[in-house]
Amino acid sequence: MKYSRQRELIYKTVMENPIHPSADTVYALVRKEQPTISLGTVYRNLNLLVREGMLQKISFPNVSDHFDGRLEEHCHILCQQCGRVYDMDSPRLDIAALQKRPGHFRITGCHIYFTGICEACLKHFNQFESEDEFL
Amino acid sequence: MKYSRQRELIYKTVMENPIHPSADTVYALVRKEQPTISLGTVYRNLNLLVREGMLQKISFPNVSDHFDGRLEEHCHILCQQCGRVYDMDSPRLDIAALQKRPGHFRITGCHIYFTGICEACLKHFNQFESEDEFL
DNA sequence: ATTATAATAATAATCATTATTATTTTAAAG
DNA sequence: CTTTAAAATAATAATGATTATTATTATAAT
Repeated sequence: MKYSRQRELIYKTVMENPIHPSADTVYALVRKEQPTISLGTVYRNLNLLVREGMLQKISFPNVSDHFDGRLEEHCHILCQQCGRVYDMDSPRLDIAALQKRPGHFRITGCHIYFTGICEACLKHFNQFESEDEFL
Repeated sequence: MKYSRQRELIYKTVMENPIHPSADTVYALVRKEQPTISLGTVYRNLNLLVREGMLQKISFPNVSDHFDGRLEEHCHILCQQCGRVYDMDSPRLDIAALQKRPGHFRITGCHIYFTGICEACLKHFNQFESEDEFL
């Protein structure tokens, strides 16, 4: 893997942001420092970094994927009002004790997603804000 | 909500299939009984049934959404080999005890997704099969 | 400095999903 | 039974997110 300024910026952007940005948001943020970067480069590098195990990809229904630089086991919660994704500490899960359905599965990952309304949105004044506020 | 043969077929198809079919798979299955049905009708009705609480939508990274007619709390596991989605019984989760991150969240849902390799794929002979086998 | 490799920007293409619209079904009222 | 209004459909176009292509540029090893 050869160095590139673009990849470094993309990685730094995801690591330093608390919002688990979507590819689009990463694009908007990185463009401030590197206005010529292209969206394809953002997608390619995000996926590359996920494949290399340096980031993880988060999928919720009906919203585009988000990216997270925190690698330890933890969960995420999507605010249904503003669409932001937050971290949550993991509940204790006894995976060994899980009853599996169709025979034997080799489990390779566990992802716990919550949905809800975040504190900001509960506080009535920010009903319709979104990730954009972080740009 | 007015009756339609198409919606009944779509609903029956999801309910009777153990594979949590994607919209595309529902389309292929329903077309056998109603060859003139259109893909838009399938999407519209699946989403309608989700909104009405009769089905749930399942999202994993990198694969299209799947639909499930089983409504009680349970988890899902995606086979990374064949792409099928299976049911799993829920591990016990003490949601009340969860430490929340940014202040107070109103939690409205919890979705636990596993990834792994299913029994069929572990048995070496079906490395590359997919949902299509169920059509 | 030269050169092979990998990465990029720009753009086109794809895939999943949603919207539009003219036509057909449904079901309720006369 | 017809008539009629509302809702649903099929067909198709449009959108949005993501991936692929390609010619050019940057990286890093020789």
